[in-house]
Amino acid sequence: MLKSPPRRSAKSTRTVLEALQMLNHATAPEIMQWINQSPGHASDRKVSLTSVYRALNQLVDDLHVKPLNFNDGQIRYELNNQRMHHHHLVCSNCERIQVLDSCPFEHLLTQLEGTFQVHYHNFEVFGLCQSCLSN
Amino acid sequence: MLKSPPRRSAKSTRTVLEALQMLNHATAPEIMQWINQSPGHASDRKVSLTSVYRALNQLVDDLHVKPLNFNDGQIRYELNNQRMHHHHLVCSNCERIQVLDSCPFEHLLTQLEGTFQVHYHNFEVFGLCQSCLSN
DNA sequence: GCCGAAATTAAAATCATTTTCATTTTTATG
DNA sequence: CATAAAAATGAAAATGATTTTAATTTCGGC
Repeated sequence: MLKSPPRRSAKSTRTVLEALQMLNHATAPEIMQWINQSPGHASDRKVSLTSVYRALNQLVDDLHVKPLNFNDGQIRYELNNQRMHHHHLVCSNCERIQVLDSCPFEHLLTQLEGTFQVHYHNFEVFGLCQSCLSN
Repeated sequence: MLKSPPRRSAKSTRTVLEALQMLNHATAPEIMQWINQSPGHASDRKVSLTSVYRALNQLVDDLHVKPLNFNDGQIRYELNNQRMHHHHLVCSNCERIQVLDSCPFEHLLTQLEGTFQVHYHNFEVFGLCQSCLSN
């Protein structure tokens, strides 16, 4: 018979996914904090930063999560989810993030067909936000 | 009289720019190597990695260069140049890069006008390339 | 040639992320 | 339930890219 596929779905992985449903473009430490502070679920929580990193790598490999880069020296993570697909405007001055609902990618999908199997894509715009422009 | 503007345009900065005209999506160490090996210009070359990093930060601040991220743990750099504008397809398996000449950004520019002053944008597509799909 | 500002560098520091490894938890099975 | 093997976990150490520091060198103008 076939080797049963390695089953893998650690508790920490599920908890990190849970966190990512609440957090936008979060870093690993932020995710850990959210998990460990998250009241209500009380004591069976608490995860180490190591586990969070491990879970995130797993989730990225499995294409459930995608890493983002805002050029701030940290990796940020977000659900790789068609339903809530969006992109980011990153202000170089105040570092505030604006969410961009439109996705310029649709047009390309068809062009790429057969050439490249897309797992995820990142589109980040860097510049100055309105409020930094006026001040 | 007016203070003469700080003159700043170190040799290393110019040399790094020169290197970036030859190299695509290069890392700082790669740029240093290119500079220091570059024959012909012989002995007045040789730059330290420190200088390369400093020059790159300068150039990014001045919007002459933009940092790229291929999710490989290093920052890569490229000229921020309208004339040779392009994007990247990054294969998660073989890590080879394909250049994507079309830019899906044009449509958005108009939408953003007045909202956000764009300095540069990154658009990277991650997935599997043709050859990794067939093998 | 001398002076001071700016540029350069080597070495040390930083800091996010990964690895190691010993321990604990979960799972499969009798 | 008992048990053993496998997987998950976390603390501490290691890694590695980038930045900072502090000391030295280069260079333009006098």
